[in-house]
Amino acid sequence: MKLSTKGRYGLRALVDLALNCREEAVCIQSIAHRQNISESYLEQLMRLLRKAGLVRSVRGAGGGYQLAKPAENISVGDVLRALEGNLEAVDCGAFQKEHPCEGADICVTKYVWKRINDAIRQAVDSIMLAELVEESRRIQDSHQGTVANVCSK
Amino acid sequence: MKLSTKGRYGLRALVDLALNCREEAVCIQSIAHRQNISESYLEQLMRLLRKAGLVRSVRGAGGGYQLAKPAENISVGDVLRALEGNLEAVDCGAFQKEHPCEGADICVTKYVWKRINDAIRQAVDSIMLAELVEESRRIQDSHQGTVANVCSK
DNA sequence: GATAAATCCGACATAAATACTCGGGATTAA
DNA sequence: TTAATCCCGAGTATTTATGTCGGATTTATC
Repeated sequence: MKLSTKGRYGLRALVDLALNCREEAVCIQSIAHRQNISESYLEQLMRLLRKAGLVRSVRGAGGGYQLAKPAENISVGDVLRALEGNLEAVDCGAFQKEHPCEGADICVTKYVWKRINDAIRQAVDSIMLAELVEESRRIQDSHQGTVANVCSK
Repeated sequence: MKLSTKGRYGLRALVDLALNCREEAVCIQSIAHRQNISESYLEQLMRLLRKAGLVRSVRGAGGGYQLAKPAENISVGDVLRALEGNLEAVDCGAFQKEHPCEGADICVTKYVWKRINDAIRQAVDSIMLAELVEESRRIQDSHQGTVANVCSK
């Protein structure tokens, strides 16, 4: 019942990207360095984010990544789902029409799983990347000159 | 980001126990059979539930398990935490006084983790075992004579 | 055109967690 | 005494998580 490093690192990386992008693309190396994440691993994560259409890449020297759309339009849920797959705590098909789980009609725990899944979805979809970026800028301003943004979670 | 079989099976087992207990204790074999869970695995799960004080055991022939307190006083959160450990999606100590995570003061993802953790906690702690039992009885009444309560999730 | 800086891609490696299984000991009703 | 139970720790197979690596491709710059 834990978010993996993909989700944790990936979200931090995307906040970092949003924070450090001006016109040019931001390269993996610089994000990896600031966020203390291995370059090759981060490469994988960016691949996932690109496939999900959240960032676009610029190849070749001087290349890197940019947000594919404004941070206002990217939810934390978008990011985490791109990295982790669906965020359901239990993949219970009881409420789908396609392939409902065997015995779903006499199962009561499905109500529990649904409540948990809904709660998670509501939480992650109601936070936009832009809010994190904004908050991050506020914090950076008040910590002028302090150490880089490193957090293991 | 998935609940393991411990949580899933264990909650079903506990609903089953609550549903099938009269005066006597209910043995693992019967729960395992009705719920289609391996006996030896279920034994492990019941051990965890007992250590958490949610069930009590009666040893010897004719023994088994009983709820240690009324189903009204057992939340789904109690059950899942007994089986899975804490249910935090991210073990981020940023909001604790003890051992706060390095760099917590300049970390923004901590707000995300907190919202997710709170959402999960709220969801699981607001559902009581008694509600599941009640709902289960209602369903069983309307499915008179149908197959046993088997669901893989 | 050569070079260097980047992304891109798939495959591999290791470690950790999950999901069980098993054998034997302890307790107790009949 | 026997059989039905729970109790407990250890072991095992499988899957998932967490990276690493080598090389291909693209592109700005000299």
